[in-house]
Amino acid sequence: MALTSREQEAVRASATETLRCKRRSTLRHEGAAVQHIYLLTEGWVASSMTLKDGARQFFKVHIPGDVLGAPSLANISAVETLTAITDCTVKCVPLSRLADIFAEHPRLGMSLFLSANKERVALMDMLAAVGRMSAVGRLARFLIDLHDRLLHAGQTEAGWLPIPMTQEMIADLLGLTAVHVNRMLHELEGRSLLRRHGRDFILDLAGLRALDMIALRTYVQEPLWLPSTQG
Amino acid sequence: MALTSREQEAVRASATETLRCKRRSTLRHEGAAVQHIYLLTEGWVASSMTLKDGARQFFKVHIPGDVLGAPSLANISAVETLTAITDCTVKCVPLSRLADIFAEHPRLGMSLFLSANKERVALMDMLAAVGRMSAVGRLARFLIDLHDRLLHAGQTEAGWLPIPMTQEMIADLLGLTAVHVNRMLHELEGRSLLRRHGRDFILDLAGLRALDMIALRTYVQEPLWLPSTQG
DNA sequence: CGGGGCTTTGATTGTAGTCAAGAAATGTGG
DNA sequence: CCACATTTCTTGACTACAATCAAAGCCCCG
Repeated sequence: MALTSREQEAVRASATETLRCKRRSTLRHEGAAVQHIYLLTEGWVASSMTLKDGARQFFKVHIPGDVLGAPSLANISAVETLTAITDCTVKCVPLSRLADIFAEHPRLGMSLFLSANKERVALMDMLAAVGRMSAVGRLARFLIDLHDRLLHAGQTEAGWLPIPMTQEMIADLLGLTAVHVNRMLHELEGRSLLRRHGRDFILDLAGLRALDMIALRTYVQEPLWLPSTQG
Repeated sequence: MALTSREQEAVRASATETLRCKRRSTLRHEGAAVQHIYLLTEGWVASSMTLKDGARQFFKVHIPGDVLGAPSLANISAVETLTAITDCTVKCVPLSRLADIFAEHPRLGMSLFLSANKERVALMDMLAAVGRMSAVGRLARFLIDLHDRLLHAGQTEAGWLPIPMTQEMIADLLGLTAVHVNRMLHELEGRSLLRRHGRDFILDLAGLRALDMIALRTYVQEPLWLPSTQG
């Protein structure tokens, strides 16, 4: 949803610090104290969790514009680890500023609430995919989803998808093993739904989309029930 | 977090309608227009999604006190189906009231935001369980989680868990088949971690908890960064 | 040009899915 | 309250998708 210039200014002002992170470094480790939420401005970051037996589950590949770290807001210690997939830049917003935002910019508060709920839908879709779709299907879905988000953010061209991730990371995102991800990639290539040049992928969008069993999501631009932008 | 009496009053006042639902009836079907969020006051409700191939994935078993339908707030049409597991009662809050809440009761807005984020953590835990835990582990985790939530809500006694669900529903929640859920239930019984009387379960809490690979979550009661209850 | 991480491939295993049928429980109408 | 119909549960036999184990090749990167 569109923000007023006053609201945009409030967002800018709320960040106290800009952090640069090297590829593969950890921005915040699970278990750490929850002190900020982050706004990703450059590069990619993955959020993940490690189980007691050492297994790892990634939740999302975040791209510029995404808010990071919000899920842990109500927790005593952070639930997710934030790892830089590429070199990246984030703005840190201390929790104390959050209360100000809700008090002084109700529409901004609502927009945070709405975006948290969009992320819930993304997690629900992921859960449905991991719980109920085949390995190829999940992989196809991952490629399409990331591609579409990058395209929407103007970070790539249609059909073109660079993935600076190892196959093991993709496996930990989809609930598979690295070996099986490798086989499914070859499977998609065999069906001509995919061509690879190193870690750059060329996608047959329509073909891959046909493998996705989950409905496309459409979001309201400017919810009717919101007070007008004048507010 | 604790609400002021003024805030509690605002919550009460925002519900326009009270709905009663029969067991197995659908409160809201996915694809329907998004017009309300709901407050569950009595009975159990499950949220789920149906894939294009007809497969079903449940996301959560909701108990009294839970907010329903919020994930779809930013969507044009509802993402999740809400199905009554038992006869139940919900209060409907029309979307127009939401803006008022954020404008007039910033702390209430924040509390909605925090609760959405807690639900994100619950979904992340579910995703990690389905993606990275064995079938027995997932089943044990489900039993413990539901038990603990009911206990916390004063709806059951320690070790005692009534589940008015078919094994097929449990399967659709855990990403398994009904047949395999049945086998895993017998497996747990064989290990004396569980006894059953129809759909009432008696749990060996410690034993089941040991099978859960996901960390216990601890939530802040009254976040320090929130303005005081005076506000 | 050497080495470590990443990818690829093959062989084998195992967990969970599928199919099917009978038993038990639940629900319904008389 | 009983008889019948329909779900739901249970069990067995078989299948298959994905995991595991292992080794070789590739490709950056220093």
